[in-house]
Formats: sequence, structure tokens, C-alpha cells
Amino acid sequence: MTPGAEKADWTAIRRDLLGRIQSGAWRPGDAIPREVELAEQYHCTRSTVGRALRDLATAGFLERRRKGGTTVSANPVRKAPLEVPIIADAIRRSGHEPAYRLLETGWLPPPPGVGDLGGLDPDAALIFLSALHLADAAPHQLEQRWLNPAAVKGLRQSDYATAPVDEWLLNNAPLTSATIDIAAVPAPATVASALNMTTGAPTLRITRISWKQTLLIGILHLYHVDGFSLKTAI
Amino acid sequence: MTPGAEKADWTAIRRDLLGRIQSGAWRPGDAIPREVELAEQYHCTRSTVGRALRDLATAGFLERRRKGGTTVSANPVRKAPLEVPIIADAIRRSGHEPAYRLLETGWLPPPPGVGDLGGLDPDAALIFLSALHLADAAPHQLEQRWLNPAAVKGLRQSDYATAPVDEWLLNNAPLTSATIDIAAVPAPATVASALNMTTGAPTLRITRISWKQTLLIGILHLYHVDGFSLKTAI
DNA sequence: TAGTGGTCTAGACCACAAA
DNA sequence: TTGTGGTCTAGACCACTAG
Repeated sequence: MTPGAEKADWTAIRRDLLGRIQSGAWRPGDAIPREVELAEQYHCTRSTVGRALRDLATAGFLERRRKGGTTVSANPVRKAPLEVPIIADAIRRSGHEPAYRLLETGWLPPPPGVGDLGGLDPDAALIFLSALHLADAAPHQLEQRWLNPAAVKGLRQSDYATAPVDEWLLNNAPLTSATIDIAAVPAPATVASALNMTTGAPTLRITRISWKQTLLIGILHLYHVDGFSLKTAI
Repeated sequence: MTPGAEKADWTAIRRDLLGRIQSGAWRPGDAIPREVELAEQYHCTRSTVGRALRDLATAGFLERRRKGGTTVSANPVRKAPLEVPIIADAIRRSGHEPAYRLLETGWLPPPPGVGDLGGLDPDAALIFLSALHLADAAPHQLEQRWLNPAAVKGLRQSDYATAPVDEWLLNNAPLTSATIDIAAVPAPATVASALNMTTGAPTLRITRISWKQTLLIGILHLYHVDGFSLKTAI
């Protein structure tokens, strides 16, 4: 799309601008034309080029400042959209048949090393459950969960005996905020045996701590089978 | 912000709508009012509520379909913005003093297990370099890089002897696309000794494969010191 | 202070998918 | 077929900030 030709469409403009960046015509640190100029070049309004520019800016390719203008990012590779694999849905989308097996339930204090718990007593007993997620009958993830009873009133064991507790949570404590932490850790013995690994072997652990405002909902540990990796693209 | 009061502002509308979702007033699967109705409630135009709705949709809270209307996501916890820690910049932003030490250079074939290389001969010799990134004089990341000589013509060893090769790449092969892969692997002996770990101990490995269109630029392995974790929030 | 991006309006037409 | 979101326009005013 040569500027000056064709009809405006913010995705086309976005593509064209990105092409100029990736081809090196505009280099990191360069200032690019003002919105009004681009609008003239593309025969459209400022709103339309603005949409394309804003999109490239949130994607990290451009930096914009009032009065300072728009420049090509000097440090572009920063944010990647990570699709955190939350259980069954992720398995199903990868083309495998998911299954769920509840392994253990009880009451336990929160695991060590998870940081701030929003004022919760670190020795307080939380609802604990551990469950295995399988893909095509092979172990895939081991889930360990600590739930704050004050935040999940009404939850019964039958709610997670045969199906992941996510379904109950979704309907009863929906759409909370969360922090996510990804680390490589040696597999504890219980984890290793459930996932057919050797104790101490590297496993990818995703920790998710969920909140409803300042109230802790729960802590989730997901341990992944050997060979699993998170994939994304930028 | 009660709908019907105050002045419109798409961020305020976004906050208000998100509040209705997170409070449970609108539950997963629910249909929410049409744009025209919301525009009336908030005393603004359809464009403005549209901006708020679009933003919540890209964040994963809403799903929108022409004619089908807008519904609250039934499976909200999906995408998290992952800030991939690419070297010095990340260290500096975390408040530490970065340093760089080139360990080894030479020619090597690409590492196994990285999948498609865009037609590159899997035995072809690539420019190889390995370097250590330190934070406050302590090892932080070990970088191993394979660069396609056809994609980095003009690169000399002096370009990465004392500073990360990223700086040269940024100016000479800028703003490529990339795939990212995050895995827990046992530390190879060379990695372990550089990072003061024991061989075979779990280490978080980030693999980034960079492309310029279909041309492979290079492969990057980042091995992280024990105790490191990626953090994000949703 | 002046110039740039950020936002909002009021209206129009279009594209897609549900009924 | 028809209702919904998706987009574009032409214009205006505002907010931030570089000079």
C-alpha cells in the first residue's frame, strides 16, 4: 500500500506503517510524521491514522508523546501476550481429550514463599485440594489449590469431586484479579509420582494468586509434565 | 459512577463496566446491554462506550459478536501480558546495576529441538556467542545465541565484545517478529558453572527465535539463575 | 506558549451472523 | 431479513509537554 493510493482502512494503514518499521525505512529512535501529515498521505481523517498509530504503540512498536510526536521504539521487544494454560480449556484447544482426577482434599496452611496474603494468618488452615489433569489419559498438569474459606462460602466437596473446581469458582467468585508467577523448580515427591517424573527433576510451576479486591480467594500451583513449555509470539 | 450520572469518559465507563463484571452483577455468559443503550445510560455517543467495550474485549472480559451482541466471557482468565526480560534493560528497571561479560564465540550448528528454521540447513554453521549478564556483580542470565550470517552481514566481533549484541541488532536488523518458548530444563554443565548452580538443577530457559519475514535472524537461549521467576498480573 | 497527541460528538454506511 | 458491532468522517476542544 503506497501512501497516496487506495482507500483508507486502519488495519491496512497499520500494516503499511509496520512494514516501514520492519523494513528499516524508519529506524529505532526515528520520529515519524505527525498524524495530520499521515492522514493526508493516506487520504483519511486523523482518527483513522490515530487508530493505527495507537495500536502500534500499545504493541510496543511506537512511542507517542503529546507535543513530542511519535517515534519508533528504541526498545521494542518487551511485552508478549502470554496465554496461561488454565486447565481443561487449554488441553481441549490443543486437540487432546481432557480428564480430571481428584487426588486429595483436606485443610492445610498456605504454602511458603507466596508472599503477601492480604492480612491472612500464615498458619490459618485453608481448604486444600490436589488434582490431576490428563490429556488423552496421560498426566499433563498437577493442580494444588488452597482456597480461603471466607471467600468461597457454599463450596462443597461435591463441587470438585468430578469436575475442576474452576467451574464452581467461575459461577460463584467470578472474574477476579490475579498475580502469576512462573518458575522452574525441582519436582516434589508427590508431584513427581503423579506426573511420572523423577523426584527433583525440573518442572515448570505456574503459581496464580487470585483476589477479589483485597480478599484472597486462593492460591493455585500448577506443575507441568516434563517437556511442557509455554509458547507465545510477538 | 452510577450510569445516568456524571460526565462520559471512556476510562471511567470501562472502570464502571468492569466493576459490574467483577462484582458479579453481570455474570459469565450474561448478555450486556447494546451499545446504543449504554450510550444513553452514560450520556455519551456510541463511539465512546464502544471504545470502553472494545478495550474490555481485548482484555478478555467480554466477547462481542455482530448481531449476537456482547456477553461476559465465560472463560476469562486467558491472556496475561508477559514482560519477557530481555537483558540489561530489565535488570536496570529492577533497580540493579547490569554488567555484561562475553564468554565464548565461534561457529556452531543450531541447537536441537527448536523446530522449524525457515529452510535453513540444520547442520549449517551459525555465528555462536555466549555471554553472561550480571546484576550487581552476581550472575543473572546466561545468554547463548546463534545468528544466521546471511541475516547479519556486517556484524563484527567488536560489536559484541563489550556490549550486548542486541544493540547492534537493534540498529541493523530492527524490529523483527519472534516466537518465544518458556521451559524448565536441567542446567547443562556450562550453564551451571556460569550461573553458580549445580549441573542438572532446574533452570528457567527462555528461547526466542527471531525472524525477518521468513528469514531466520537467530536463536536466543536465556538461562536464569536459581530462584528467578517471571511475574505478571491479570 | 505553541504544537502534538488524546478524546468526544453526531452522523453515516458497512459487514457479519442470528433468526 | 434484520439487528448488532465495526468503522469512517469532519469537526471540535482538551491535556500534556517541549522549546
